[in-house]
Amino acid sequence: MTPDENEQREDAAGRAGIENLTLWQRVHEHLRQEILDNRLPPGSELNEVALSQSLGVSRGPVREALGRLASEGLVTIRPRRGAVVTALSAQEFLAAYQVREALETLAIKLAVPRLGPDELARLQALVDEMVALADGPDVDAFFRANAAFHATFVEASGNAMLQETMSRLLGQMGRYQMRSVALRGSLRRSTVEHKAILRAVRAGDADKAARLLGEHIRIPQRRLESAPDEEVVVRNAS
Amino acid sequence: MTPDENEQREDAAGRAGIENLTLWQRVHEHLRQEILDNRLPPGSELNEVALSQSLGVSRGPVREALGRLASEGLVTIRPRRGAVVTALSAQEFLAAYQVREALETLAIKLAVPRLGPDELARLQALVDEMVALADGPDVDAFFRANAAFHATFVEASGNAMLQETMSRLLGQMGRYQMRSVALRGSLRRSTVEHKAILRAVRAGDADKAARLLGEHIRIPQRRLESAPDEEVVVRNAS
DNA sequence: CAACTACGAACTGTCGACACTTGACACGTC
DNA sequence: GACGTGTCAAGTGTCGACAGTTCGTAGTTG
Repeated sequence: MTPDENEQREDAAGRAGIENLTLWQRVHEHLRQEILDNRLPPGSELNEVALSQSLGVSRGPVREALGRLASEGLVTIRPRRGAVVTALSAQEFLAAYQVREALETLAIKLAVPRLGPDELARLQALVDEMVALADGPDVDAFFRANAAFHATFVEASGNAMLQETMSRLLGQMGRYQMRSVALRGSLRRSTVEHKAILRAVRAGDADKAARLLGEHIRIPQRRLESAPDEEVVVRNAS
Repeated sequence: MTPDENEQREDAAGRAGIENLTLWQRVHEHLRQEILDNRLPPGSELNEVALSQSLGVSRGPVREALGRLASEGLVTIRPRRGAVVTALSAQEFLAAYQVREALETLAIKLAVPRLGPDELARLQALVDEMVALADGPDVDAFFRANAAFHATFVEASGNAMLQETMSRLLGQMGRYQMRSVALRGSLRRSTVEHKAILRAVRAGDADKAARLLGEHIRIPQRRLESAPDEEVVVRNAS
């Protein structure tokens, strides 16, 4: 009502810095994080007026942000019926894994000849970190290191289109994670594979690295094929 | 792809109904076609008010449509400075080709075991059509048949995520085409490769088909690498 | 004559309001 | 009691308007 108030709200994820982002960009980022952190689990209905009131903006930016999220695949807009956080079926998730394998093997092939000492050191550090975390309680930290390991190749590929495509894909996949199925053993096995991949990378054998990476990615994929739908669950249910 | 108008709905439910499209969806489709047909060449500045007046709608739907186009990569929005039709540099185009190769080889690997008599007949018909068109004047028809040939594998892959990713990629690449560099000879050579691919597909040899397809896609890629930037030109520049 | 500054036009970002569609509930009929 | 119809609230789709910013231009000054 009163247009004079121009409050700068500090959200939980509020980072410092006077970013010159437009309003709908901030709303977009906010909702994106909420979805990726599973505070808005798949299936949640997103009400425009409720969101705009909750965020202290008008419906315009909210609408625009929802539109962007929709074309990123994070929400689904049913015309005149509102937006819903997209839920991936087990089948779609498996399909995404296949695409991911193709993209990541391409990434590592492109990246191997371009990796410098810095990147190699970073990869080694991440592998060491995962080794240390594999037996610990902080599974989330392990996943972060794992994601960073994989992301390094994509970034080093020097292919912007690949980076963007992967980013979009991971945005849709990142919210899900396999549970139950013997996570611990899987983690340790994962580190062994990471070591082998890094060895091939150091040797400059791009094809071997790509083959190893492909098999590495195919493991949860295979497990998924033989698992019922219920095995695909959200990660941070908190 | 039939050049029909805005009567398509991207609903997976696939119920053919009355055109219940919202305004911004029609604007989105319209602009998308304008860009893909190169009536809005890369670099064109898109003025919101001009567009809204030209299309007879208010700025709201136009804005929303531009937002969607932006996250599809077809236009770039410079904050507070308006939207521009995205222009791909030769380098970015090459990067896109690499991604395309990875995705299409995945597609054909997935598709080969799933192809039925109908699809095989369709592929054969398209190859025949390309053979007939290779020496003719209608280069555009050849490109359409070629695109349909490649699209068949993606559709038959049964992987929705792959279809969507490819569609997005082609949306960005489709506007460009190589010119000048001995198009005619290239066309005939292309048909030979298509025949070889189809032969491997018929034999059920998915790996061989994928290898051939990869090499097939890599040819313009290689030519692009050794060509100056000016070789990447818009297709329907008329 | 060049460069810096100030002004103005044009355009985007944002807002509040109105119209239409959708789904649900209650009422009446067979 | 089940089914069809009419009404109502909720919510999205769309619009016009205002404000802030950016770019271009003219004027001034060294």
